[in-house]
Amino acid sequence: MQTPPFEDQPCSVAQALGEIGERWTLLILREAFFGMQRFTDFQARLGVARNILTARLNKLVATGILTRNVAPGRGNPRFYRLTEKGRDVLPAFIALMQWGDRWIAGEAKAPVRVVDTATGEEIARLRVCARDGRPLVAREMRVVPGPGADVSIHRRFGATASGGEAPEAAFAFRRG
Amino acid sequence: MQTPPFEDQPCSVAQALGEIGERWTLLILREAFFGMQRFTDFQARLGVARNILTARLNKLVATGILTRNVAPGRGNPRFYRLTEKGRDVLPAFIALMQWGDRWIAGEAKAPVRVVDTATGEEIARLRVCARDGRPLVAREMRVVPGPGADVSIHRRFGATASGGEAPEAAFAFRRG
DNA sequence: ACTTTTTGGTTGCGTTTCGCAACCAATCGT
DNA sequence: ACGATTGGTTGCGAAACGCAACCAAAAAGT
Repeated sequence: MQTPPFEDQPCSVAQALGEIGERWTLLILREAFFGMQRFTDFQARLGVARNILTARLNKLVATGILTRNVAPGRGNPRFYRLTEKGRDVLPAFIALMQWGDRWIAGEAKAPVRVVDTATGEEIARLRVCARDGRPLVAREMRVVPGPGADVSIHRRFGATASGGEAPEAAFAFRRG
Repeated sequence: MQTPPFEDQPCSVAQALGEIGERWTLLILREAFFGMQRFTDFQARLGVARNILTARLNKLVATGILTRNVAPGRGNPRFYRLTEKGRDVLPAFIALMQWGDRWIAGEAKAPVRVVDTATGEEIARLRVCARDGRPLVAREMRVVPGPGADVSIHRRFGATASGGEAPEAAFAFRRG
């Protein structure tokens, strides 16, 4: 899923998709979140073709999202485990799950619930918040160049000092 | 990116990926978040092939993530706009962006920052929290069957009343 | 030692999707 | 009427995917 373009876009979402956006990859990580570690387990749970699974696992190891360890045993089974980088996909994963629950399955028909072990209550919906914890709606956010912004980003999102506001206010969804 | 399998999995992430997991789709939504509305704008910003863009936009309209409106003007320009369902992708989008910022670009080299317009401060990192707002780490969460769980989900995540715990505690990352 | 099983692949091949460039139709401005 | 603009569609070669068969290493079984 990455022939030439869009890996090199100055956008962390594009780069994230380059690492975990291919078909099956996020579902492999789902199984890893659920405790699966072995090639055979992933294959049986997902029904993914073996050559594809091999390619995905190799890439996930190469990008530092999983580690591979060989253990003694019948055919030297490999154990794939999440790294810190891999575990940190969880918020994005859960955000996606909550979106699917809400807009596809319907919340009343969610296949699984993630609950707080301490209370048994379902976890909260992930929200975008200010640093002080205030929930924010899209209209209250703005996109500005970051420390790694290139010229194109500055042109697009930079404070247009020379007269006027940015042409398109990011995250300010207009309705009419 | 959806020949036969994995759309029908009883998993909201799988279903979400079926709608927005194809190549380019999330980047089209990015441009929509940034205010783009027209076919030509998406095409120019992304560099995506026109036939692909057409297919993606049609699907996004069909799944209720975008709306298409024709306006008077030179060639009857179409305006693609986010629906509520589409706007609600933003948390997942930002979670993915923050992951990319942290683990690929490096936080000191993030291409863009999303700031709270009121304070100018960067927004908080998205976290998984309990309903009372307590931040949760993976070890403190558990996956249990939801209201729409089928037999396979119950077998996998159901409380094993008949002796013993669930064989693999989801989200309890083991290290050794 | 020899065979069998398990594990985790690899290889070939047909199908689908992607990417590119050329072509096209409707509409509005002039 | 004419030409520019918009938003496509079509055809074709390249890449990715999906399936099934084949394979090699290593440990268990005998």
